[in-house]
Amino acid sequence: MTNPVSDAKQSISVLVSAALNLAVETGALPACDELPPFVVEIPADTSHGDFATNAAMVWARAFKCAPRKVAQEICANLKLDGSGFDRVEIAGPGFINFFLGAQWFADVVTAVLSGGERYGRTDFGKGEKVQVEFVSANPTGPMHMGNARGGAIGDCLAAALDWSGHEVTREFYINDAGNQIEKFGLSLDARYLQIFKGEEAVVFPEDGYHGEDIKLRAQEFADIHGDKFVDADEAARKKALIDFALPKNIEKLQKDLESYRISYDVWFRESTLHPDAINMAIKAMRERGMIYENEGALWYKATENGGEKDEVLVRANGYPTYFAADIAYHYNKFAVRGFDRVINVWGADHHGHVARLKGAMDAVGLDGDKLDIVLMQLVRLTKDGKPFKMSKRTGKAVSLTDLIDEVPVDAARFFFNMREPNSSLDFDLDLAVSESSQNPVYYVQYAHARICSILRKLSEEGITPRKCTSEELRAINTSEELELIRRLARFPQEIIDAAKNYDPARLTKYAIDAATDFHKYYNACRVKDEAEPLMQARLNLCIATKTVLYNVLTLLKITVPETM
RNA sequence: GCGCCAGUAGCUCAGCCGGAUAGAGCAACUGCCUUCUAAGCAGUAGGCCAGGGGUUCGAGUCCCUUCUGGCGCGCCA
Repeated sequence: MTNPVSDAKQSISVLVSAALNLAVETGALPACDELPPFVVEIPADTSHGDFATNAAMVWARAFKCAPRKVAQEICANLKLDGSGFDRVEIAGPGFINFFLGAQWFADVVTAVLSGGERYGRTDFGKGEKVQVEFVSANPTGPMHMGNARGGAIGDCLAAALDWSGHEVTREFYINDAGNQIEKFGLSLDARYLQIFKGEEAVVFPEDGYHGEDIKLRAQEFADIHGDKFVDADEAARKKALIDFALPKNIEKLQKDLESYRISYDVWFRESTLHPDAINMAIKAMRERGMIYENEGALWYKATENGGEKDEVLVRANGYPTYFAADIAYHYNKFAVRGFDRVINVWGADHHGHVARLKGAMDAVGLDGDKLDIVLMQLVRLTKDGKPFKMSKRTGKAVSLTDLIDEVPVDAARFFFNMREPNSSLDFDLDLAVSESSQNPVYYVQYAHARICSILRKLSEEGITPRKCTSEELRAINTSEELELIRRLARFPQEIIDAAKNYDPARLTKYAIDAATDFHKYYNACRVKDEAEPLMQARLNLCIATKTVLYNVLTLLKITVPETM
């Protein structure tokens, strides 16, 4: 549960506040009622210290005193004994830079080693019950690249939340009801009839699903039942087709996601909301005066919750809209299942739905602010240097299955998490397929394999790692070593930041940075053949690095090879 | 037309509630393997942070505006 970065920042805050009080007491600085908050940050350049604070600069105005002068008074009153910091210096316009002592670095290595597979975990979230709903692809066809990205992002975001002390539920919402299932049935029906009557004789519905998978399902159905449904009642035929194809499609979704290393805690079926839960949600809205009727349809006064226009909940034909079901679904998440917070990962093309759904939560008497939507820009797929259009309708979509047939799951999961969700992603199929060895994921895995190799080589010589004393660990002092240890120290906070900002891309970036720091260390320092105490200290650092690389890759559900 | 998101090196992107000299990878060029994995490391080169205003000690970061690109504005989901 250690978090060296957060601890150090906290400690500096306390030190600076104490120094401020002392300076005011002695009259070195004037007393002020309200002082603006200061920040402690990690400077980009380590020559500016391990940590730095802008306290003197933000306080300068209140004290009517030059920033550097304020900094001098603060520093004069700092009590660094036992703080882990060796020294401070005043720099630039008035920064106070803090330099860590050797003991701190030794302690980080010890903390990583004793944390082991749990190093990186914190209780930051304090057990908050958070649900992450992601992918939720329509079971009417195969998953596309957007689903693939959403899967990688959602799963890793959920992992970051888990590691940072939240109680996480991963959920998939199965749209197994409503209009799209109706269209699914019509499409299957047309394909089925086409098998026996010919393609020209049966008109395929304009807005139907044109994918090959529909033809395939119709054919499978025909293989079993022959033409006995051709002359049957249309409704009965459609129902038979849906009852046959839908479970197969859902099973395929589950299988595909499993091979993509995503396992859900809950598979929630939209059909279970019809009609009771939907009616209950509408009732809740009606009781708050948010419902009215017009032209035979039931409307929700969305304009009263910030919407641009009112929304239909029940169509004139009596069928509820997708929106009505979605309100009922989210009502269920909060009111029935009691999640403290709900995060949905959606494609950016759904952004118009965000404010609407949040507003609707308020309309049913819940709190829309507890619903967060991670909008994910869609994936731009390219092949041969040209855009490769993906569409369920054209039937030429590159599906998630196609993708992981060609690209290793490791690479796909890592690649989709290399950019923050709200930034569009170019996925070069050729690069991912043919030059996968250039993928950064291998760079990270290679660092781990290198460490394992060192351990193997030493083991062949009968050398086994042992616990080092603080004294021995303090002998680690080259700039490459200290840089690496700083990186290891940041891991828990990186996970927290990824969870806080809903941005798992921070973790792939961290993994790359950690690998870089190790590769630099590897080139600068030898482990084998050094004097025993130093060799063991470096071995400890190697194992600590291995631990962090293992943890970050495991969190991302990427394999951690021992040889490459 | 209105709304959301974006615009940083040739390409793809980082840049941590405003901080110090704007970073990394790929591509280009130059070096480093008889010693723990060269899938690596070191170095060179590459910039009007889209343009213009403003806020302040200080702006890639905040505000206004213009331009460019992506997406959305259904009794679709």
